[in-house]
Amino acid sequence: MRLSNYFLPTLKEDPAEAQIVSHRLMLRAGLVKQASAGIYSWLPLGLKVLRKVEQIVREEQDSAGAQELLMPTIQAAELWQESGRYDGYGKEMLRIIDRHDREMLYGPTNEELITDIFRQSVRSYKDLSKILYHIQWKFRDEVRPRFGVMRGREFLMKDAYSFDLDYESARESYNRMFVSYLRTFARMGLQAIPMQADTGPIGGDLSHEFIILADTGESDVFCHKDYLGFDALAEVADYQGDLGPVVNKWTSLYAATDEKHDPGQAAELGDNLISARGIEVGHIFYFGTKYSKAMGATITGPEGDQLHPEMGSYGIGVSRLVGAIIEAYHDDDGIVWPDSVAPFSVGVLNLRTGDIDCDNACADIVNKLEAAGQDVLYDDRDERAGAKFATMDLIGLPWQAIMGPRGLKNGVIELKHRATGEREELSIESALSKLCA
RNA sequence: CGGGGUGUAGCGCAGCCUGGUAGCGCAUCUGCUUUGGGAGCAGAGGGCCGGGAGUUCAAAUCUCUCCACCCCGACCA
Repeated sequence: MRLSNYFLPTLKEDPAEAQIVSHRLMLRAGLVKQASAGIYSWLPLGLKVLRKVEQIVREEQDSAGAQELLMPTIQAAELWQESGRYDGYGKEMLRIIDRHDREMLYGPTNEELITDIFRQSVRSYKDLSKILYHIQWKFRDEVRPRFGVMRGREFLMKDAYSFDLDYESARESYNRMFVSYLRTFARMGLQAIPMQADTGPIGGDLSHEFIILADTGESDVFCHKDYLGFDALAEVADYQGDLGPVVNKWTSLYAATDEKHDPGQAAELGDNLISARGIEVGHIFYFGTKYSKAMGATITGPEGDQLHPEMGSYGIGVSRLVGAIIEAYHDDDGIVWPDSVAPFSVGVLNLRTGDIDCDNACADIVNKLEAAGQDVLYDDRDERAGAKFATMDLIGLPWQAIMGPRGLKNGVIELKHRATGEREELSIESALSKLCA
């Protein structure tokens, strides 16, 4: 992609409304644009990142045996009246009246809809267990949206729902999601800590929040410091096998959100206790038959009896993750994307656009990189070198190939690694092989 | 929902107290010079001063009102 032709409206100065670093950088790097309070447009560069995050979530859901579907954003009020939540949910739910005076709503979550789909389609215990998920926009009319995409009113969420015959089987579904969450966040470079959590209005008695420690987090959290050394990707994720040991390991140490915090128990940790702020990036619940009972979802069991399936629900804030990743990966110059979610893998900087040799050398390396499957952003703008360095640092691509007449005269270009700041001069060939490694 | 604050050019802001032809920096456009860390000079374009109502000879400025946005708290899959 040529930057001269790319829609990338970056800002030199900090927008006044953005208080936390991820919000500032998302606006400055041209990732998003605010449409109303808590509602954002995703611009091309931001959308690329959002899609990458989404894809990692999808791959890990699929590996764990969950199946993707897509439910609508707009739902009929009847289902919510059935579950009893239509009145209970309050003003956070955006209610809509259609032309036939029928009450509709913009879904804040999808338990009712998925339970309706399930009850109409599944009759036998032989069809269980099932985990269904979708990645869809949600709307919650928050009293006070803030921090950019971290607490938006409209946000992209992955929500999964499990249906099982009995408690033991439901626990296995819970464990699958638990492990897949560990892997999902780790693949994005995030150290997410599963913490005992309150179940809130969803109900149920088993719940974990996945928390990223960050000063700008909205929750007060407490955990054993050894969690910081845990490596989720080192865990073998064989979803056919027993996941109990992995879950046990990750829940063996103290970790709790504010609501579940037990000061007495925490005090026993002594110096090992971390008391910090955290960003909630995922939340999983087991809630038994709460919805299947309320909505009359039944299946025929092995004995021919009618049973309500045991359910759980599992959410990941996809759009929030983009902000959370930036909170974890940035420096004074801008964003520092982890490779797995970077919008482009390499930025090529032409330091002297208009110089034939320089233009040709850049075009050549861009072609070769793209032929090798790299996603390249080529800064061919008619700008001075300084502006190109600043832009590239701001948008945080993992690698910068810096090409100017000075180096090319000697047959070398400069490779800069954004995360470490290390630069080295290499021949074009060695630079190519390093970037494509 | 309680408390506080801000709306003036695409972005960041001054002007408001004390009413009198709307300004600065960046960005944009043109020209020349420059060219390895957000260039210099010269010129140009761009504003219902958030909306409405009022006071006044005269309102960005004073009054009332509505709206939007931000911050603190409460709330929050």
